Order: sequence, then C-alpha cells, then structure tokens
Amino acid sequence: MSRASDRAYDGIRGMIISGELAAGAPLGEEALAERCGVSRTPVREALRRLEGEMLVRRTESQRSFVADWSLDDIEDVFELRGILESRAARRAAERMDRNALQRLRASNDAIGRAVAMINPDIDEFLEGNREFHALILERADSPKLAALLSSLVEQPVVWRTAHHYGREELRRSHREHDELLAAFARGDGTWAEAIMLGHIKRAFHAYSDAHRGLSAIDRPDRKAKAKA
Amino acid sequence: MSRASDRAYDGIRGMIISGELAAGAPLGEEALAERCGVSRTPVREALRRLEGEMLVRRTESQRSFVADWSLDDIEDVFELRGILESRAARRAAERMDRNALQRLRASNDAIGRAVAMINPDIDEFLEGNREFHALILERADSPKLAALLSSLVEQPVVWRTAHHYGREELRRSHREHDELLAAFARGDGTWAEAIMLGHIKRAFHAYSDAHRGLSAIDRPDRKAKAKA
DNA sequence: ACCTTGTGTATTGTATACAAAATGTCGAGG
DNA sequence: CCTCGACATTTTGTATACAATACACAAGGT
Repeated sequence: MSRASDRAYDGIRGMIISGELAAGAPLGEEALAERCGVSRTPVREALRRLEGEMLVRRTESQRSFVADWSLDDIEDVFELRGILESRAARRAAERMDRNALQRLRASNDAIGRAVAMINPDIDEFLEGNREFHALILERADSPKLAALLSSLVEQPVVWRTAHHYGREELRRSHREHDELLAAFARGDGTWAEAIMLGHIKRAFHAYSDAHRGLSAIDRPDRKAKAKA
Repeated sequence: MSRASDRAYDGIRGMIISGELAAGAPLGEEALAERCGVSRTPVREALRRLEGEMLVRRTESQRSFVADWSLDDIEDVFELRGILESRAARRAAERMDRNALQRLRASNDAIGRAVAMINPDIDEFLEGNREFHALILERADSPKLAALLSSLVEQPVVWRTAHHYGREELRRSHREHDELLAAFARGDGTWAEAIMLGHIKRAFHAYSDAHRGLSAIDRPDRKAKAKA
C-alpha cells in the first residue's frame, strides 16, 4: 500500500512486535493515528490487516486490542506452520532447480556465518532464516499456501523464539537447513517434508522450554545459555 | 461489521458468487459504492476483506478485479482444504461430546431430507453442509485453524460444485457425513481424519469432472444428471 | 513502424467532519 | 450497599472533499 497506510501498518506492527505495546493493550484509532503521524483512515486499514494476521484482536463491539496469545494458541500456530511449511518443503523439493538451490545455499551460508561467531548475530540469523523459508515458499509455487502462511509467520512469538536460542540451538537450526538442502538437491519431497516438520517442532519446543520451565520429561543437556 | 460495511461486503460478494460479476471484471470503488447504495469508505473495507478471502485480486497498482481461478488454483485450494479440514475433523473427534454430536446429527438429517427428494433442494443442502462443517470446526477448538479455513471455504467454486452434483453425488456426500458421525461417536480421530480427506477429494473431483471433460482414466458410471 | 513522452481523464489514497454506537459516570430508588 | 437507568464522554462508522497516482491515448521523435 501507499505511503501513509504503510507507515501506519509498519508503525503499529513494530510497536506490537517490539513489545512497546503490550499484549492486551487497547488500540484506539485516534491515538495510533497521532503516534504514526497519519489520519485515522490509513490506521483503520492497517488495523484490519493486522487483525487478519492475528496480531490484533477485535471485540464484538469493534474495539481493537493487541492480541494476547496463550501457550495453547502458540502451540496451535506452530502445529499449523508445521503442516503447511512441510507441504511447502515437499512441493519445493519436487520443483527444485539449480538456480533456486544455489540461492538457498547462499542464504544458509549467510546464516552459517551469523551463528559461527562467539556472539551470534541474532538479527542476521533472523533475516537469513526469513529469506530461506521465503525461498522455499516461492519454489513451492502455491499462491494459496503462501497466503495462508503469511498470516502465520513473523508473529512476535517467532521473533522472541530466536532470542531465546542459545548458540548451540542456532547452529542446530543451521544444520537442519543443510539437511533440507540435501533433500532439495535430490528432489526428495518426502524427506524434505519430514525434516521441515522436525525443524518447526524443535522451534516450538525451544520456545516452550524457554517460557514455562522445561518440558514434560525434563530437558536433556544444555550448554551455556545467557539469560538476556 | 456495521450496516453499510456489511451491505457492501454482502453485496459485492453476492455479485461475485452469483456470477453477476464475471471473473476478471474490474471492481471500481465508485461504481460498487453506487450499486450497493453506500459511500466508497465501506466499499474499500469490503474489498480488503474479499481480497483476504481471495475472491478479489489487486494489481500492484491497487486496482481491484474479480479473482479468476485456474484449475490448478482450484486444485491447490481443495488440497489445502483437505489438509486443514482433516485436521479439524481429527481434533473434533478427539474433543467430541454428546451435545455436539447431537447437533451434527440434526444437521446431517436436514441434509438427508434435502437430498432424499426427487428434485433435491440444493440451497438447503448447501446450508446444511455449511453448518455441518462449521460445527466440526467449532468442536476442533482451534481459532487459528478456523481463521485459515475461513479464507478457503465458501468460494464461488464451492457453490458451483454443489450445483454440478447429481442426486447420486449429493446422497453420497450425505453418507460420508454419516461415516464421519460414526468416527465422531467413537472419538476416533484418525478415522475421522481419513474420511474427511476422502470427502474433500471427492468434492474436488466432482468439480473437476464437471468442468474439463472427465478425469484421467475416464469416469465410472453416472446416472441422470440434469444440465441446469 | 516503434518507442518515448506528455497531457487529460479516471481511479485510488488520505484527511476531515459528522453520525452512530458503546462505555463510563453519577444519581435515584430499592 | 447494590442495581438500574439517564446522561456525558469516548470511540468507532460513514460520507465527502481533495490530493496523489495510474492509465489511455495522442503527438513527436528515432
């Protein structure tokens, strides 16, 4: 969309993802308009978009609030992402070509560099990760699947998950991408699907462990994990 | 939403589904506003909603058109519906209770009455069908899943599919719902999932057969099928 | 003949004013 | 002290005017 509408969307979205607007906080149109420096009209459009992406919840009386996610909600979304991204990986594997494979490798190499350091560059990891998954989705060549997934990824949850990753987990994610690349190189859709499912599952448990304390059976070894 | 916004939404949606606005037709805001008897503001909101539901496509320069679906697109959507509705059926089976089961039975009984006649009542069938699937989705108790599916069901395609159903196919659909009810009654999620997948697959092939001529291997027996 | 470029027209984007609706407040009655 | 209801305030919904942008078509250059 055009200037003002985008400004409102990016602005509000940023405030939500960064936590500047806490979960459950009321979103008055007038106030947001002022904070974003636009009128209410583009703010209203932005709110509808964000509602579609489930970042904003609306009451039956049409008032908007920052969506608050229970752990069950989050698990639900991760499961759906697992299903849909697995399907994307399978289709991508079946449609892979030399050029796309090369771009995927380049993307994962960038991730590798970001996580190889003593202090991994989380933002660079996130950017590489986003690009890697976007490339897969592009290769999957299913506009409807892409539309569904776009309302699921990039939640604040995803952002925060990575920040709870330790260096070991970041590197594991990088290695799982390598596995995916192997499956893609062989055009093995079933393999790619299986790896992607595990990849998403691991991401959920990393998040889940970091929030409520540990998982059901207690967690296996973990190395150093700084708190911040 | 409120009066005018709903009127615009319902109006435009109806025009698209009924075919009054053909696929690919341009959707000027001014013209739609006049036809719906409201101003451009609620029309714009309706168009954004319909875009989210993939009934309307927007060019990069923000002009709106009635979405035109290739057969590949339609297959894609049916596959996604298969995946997601299967999951809904499994979750619903795992969470079924006496009351919900009873409402599902009542709903399918209504479908049974609609298709038992010599000239089946398609509209009643559609309404019952919609309710049946909605009840399952409600029982699945996954708001995110419901949100995803809401952008997939009720396409013009779905509507037209039923109108291509012959009496035999309508009754088959009714029987498949009965199978689902059996799986629900036993709380057997895997069973319910399998039946639902087949149910959606059959719906796709019914549509597909009716449009391009028949399927790959040629189609098995078909009884009387009136053209209109 | 084709591509560029400029201008007029149609369409969409934004701001603002006003209408409708909801929420909160305060007081009367129980 | 609580409940209910009228009123004041806040918030959202709609219409409209105007600004910005895209499109179509024609004129000119290559």
